[in-house]
Amino acid sequence: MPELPEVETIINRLKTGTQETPGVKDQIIQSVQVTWDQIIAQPDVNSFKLALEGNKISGASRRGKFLHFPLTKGHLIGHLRMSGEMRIEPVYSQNGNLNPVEKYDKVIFNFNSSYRMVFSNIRKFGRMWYVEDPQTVFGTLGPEPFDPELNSSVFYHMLQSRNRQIKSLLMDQSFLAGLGNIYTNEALFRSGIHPLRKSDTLSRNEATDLLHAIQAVLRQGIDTLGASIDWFYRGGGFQNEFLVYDRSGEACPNCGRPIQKDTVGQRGTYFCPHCQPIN
DNA sequence: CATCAACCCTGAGAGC
DNA sequence: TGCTCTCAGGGTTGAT
Repeated sequence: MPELPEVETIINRLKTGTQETPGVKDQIIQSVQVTWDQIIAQPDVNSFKLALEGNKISGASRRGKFLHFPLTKGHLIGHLRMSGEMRIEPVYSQNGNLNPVEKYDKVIFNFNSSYRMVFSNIRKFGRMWYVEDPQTVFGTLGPEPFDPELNSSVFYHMLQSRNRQIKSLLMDQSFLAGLGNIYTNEALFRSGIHPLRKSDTLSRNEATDLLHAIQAVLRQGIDTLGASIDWFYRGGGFQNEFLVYDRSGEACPNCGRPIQKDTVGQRGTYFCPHCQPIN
């Protein structure tokens, strides 16, 4: 994580601003500072700065787990990966001193207002792009979980067309965009499906239940402003509503038997062997 | 096509 | 208190 609900929360805040800070819309980028070159995925750092300086941000939206900022010319795209945040803050404190760049701040966009947008990333896994066409980054992504065209019939056929462990498939962004480990574990539990089931063995009813569980758990995450299980993102409440994630050995909220933890696709996987039978 | 290991990184938490 | 060790996480890459 951050997964879809956390990114959605961040985007919403960037769009509307806060009591202390404005939103990003119509902010003009005056200068760009990069403190860790590898954060810039495309193009090279100098071209990235050159393309952005003087450019105006025309909005903010989310695609999968990506942050998308359309500009007057071209597009700025970011991915927080493990431990990132994107925030807007005043350049100067109230007593007129320059607010220092923090230890983990990797890319700083100085606006020609008195604010700046900061891409912070503890583990340096996050990435940013400047591209003419957003499809060069988004092109391989699967559908959005809330896409109205993604109905249970379409989802069933998507599952039928592959023969993969359902947990790994759901986390594959080219299959479906936005799910990470937390919400995948929760959605599988809530639909009673074992993480190791092969995707093409799910029945139509199971596919329907799974899609609805995915949408419900993501909605719940968005409504609670995301999960704050780590030090990089605070303010969310979904961590209090986990039914299985990070609860190995605890009682299943459904049947009371202990929740089990396994590794599936190199990821910690939490489930109830009784409520999610392998069949 | 599916699976898996390694890699990129840092801080938290456990064990000593 | 402070050291060392393991682990977590999203996504890419390369091997099988």
